[in-house]
Amino acid sequence: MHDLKDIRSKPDYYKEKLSKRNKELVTLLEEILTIDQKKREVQTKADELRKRKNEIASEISRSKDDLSKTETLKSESITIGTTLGEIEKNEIDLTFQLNEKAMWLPNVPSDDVPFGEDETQNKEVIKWGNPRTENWIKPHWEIGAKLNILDFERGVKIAQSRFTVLSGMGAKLERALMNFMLDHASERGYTEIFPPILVNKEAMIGTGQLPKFEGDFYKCENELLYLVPTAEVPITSLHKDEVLMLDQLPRKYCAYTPCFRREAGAASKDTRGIIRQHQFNKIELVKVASSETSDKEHEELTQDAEEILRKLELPYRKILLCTGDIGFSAMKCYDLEVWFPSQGVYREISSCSNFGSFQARRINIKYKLTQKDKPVFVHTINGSGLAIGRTLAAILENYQNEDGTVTIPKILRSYLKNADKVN
RNA sequence: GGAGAGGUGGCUGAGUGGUCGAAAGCGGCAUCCUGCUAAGAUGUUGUAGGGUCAAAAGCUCUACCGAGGGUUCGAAUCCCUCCCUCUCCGCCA
Repeated sequence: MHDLKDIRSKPDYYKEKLSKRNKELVTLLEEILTIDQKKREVQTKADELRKRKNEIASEISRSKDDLSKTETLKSESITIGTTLGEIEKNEIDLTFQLNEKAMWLPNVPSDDVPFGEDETQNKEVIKWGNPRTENWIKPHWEIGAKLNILDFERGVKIAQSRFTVLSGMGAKLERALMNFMLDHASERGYTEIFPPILVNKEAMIGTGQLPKFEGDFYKCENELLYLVPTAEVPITSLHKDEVLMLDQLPRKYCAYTPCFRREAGAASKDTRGIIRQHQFNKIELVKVASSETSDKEHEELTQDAEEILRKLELPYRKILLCTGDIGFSAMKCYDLEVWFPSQGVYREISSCSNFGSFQARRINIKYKLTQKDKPVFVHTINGSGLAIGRTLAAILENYQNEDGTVTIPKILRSYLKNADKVN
């Protein structure tokens, strides 16, 4: 959500920035400005009428004994009321339209985000590790099934496709990864949170999931609650409607939650394996920062996530997303992609974004320097640290041995009673 | 699930149809005072939107007493619907 006043004062800036994402957004912006203009006119008119009505009401109370005057005033008020009713209907309608449209306006990209139309024009920042290329390496779903740690058939039996059962060392590895990543984040000063996994609609709107992506999420039938698609939603909402003091910033949080996504529209993508599941586990890193430091905090958060891949010794690359590929709410975003030797590709395992004040304006989180300062919106930042299912899949491939066993990454062994191999 | 109570400004808490955006206290801010670990005095003190203005300040208008409707010239106050919180009972991991 943008500040309408700001858009009004420099429409060309917004047009230029938004057109870098998508040219059609310029049309949307122009529509918004037109409606805004009309709405303000109507509001002014309505305010005037309300003012007169208020005047009449107090005149009546002041001269109650003058019956004929009172009657005249009453009828004037009733006449105004009729006109006002029409105008108010219009006002409400325009306000609704305005909000509706403004909700669909994505964030403007930062100046240092490269221009590009789609993911092919993203920019590689760094590449780390030595990717394995042996052609005997099997995809994770084959090795996982063979080792009896990934059970796809039973996942479908219990739920439906894109649900998988982890068993034995699979389940233990998942849990070890969870603990390892949370410990890593805690060491770096993130406060661990275990939030509700069902959230209300306001939280979903606040972080930008709704209204644009309705249909991507699981919604309860009898309550207006959603299963979280990411811990970003509850964690960023922790400070909803709060004013924080500058010296309390940045706030750093980490959280484990399962994540639920309907993956509508991903019908033929990643149908095998555990890359794209309806339910997956993830550790999320979230920061609430001041506008002065958000850029630095974003870089550091990304590095905190990268460090996990380095500790696990998984080859990865860091991508700076271009204007056409950046997420709806983000102004700048790095993706971390881990190497999958069986397919010979890097796949996204973390997405670290700076949202500027975009989410904060929706959620209403502000900060101020001292008690007498006027509060301003915070900046929010988040990133996966990391998606656990994909990390497990990456381990099964990158740590695979020719005899069909999988070596356990050194950093995880202390979480697994020093086991060094899955066989 | 059953029974009851309640939702008012940063907080506590008055206010049951007319200068109520809302008493009072606390807190915050500003100034003053006093040499004694701190207190006192006075003033000030919400949010959002609009208009005016080059802009800021200022001035001004409107809205907001859980949300949405209704009654009325006029609603924090009356009526209806919904949401939420708390207490007790029951049930349950």
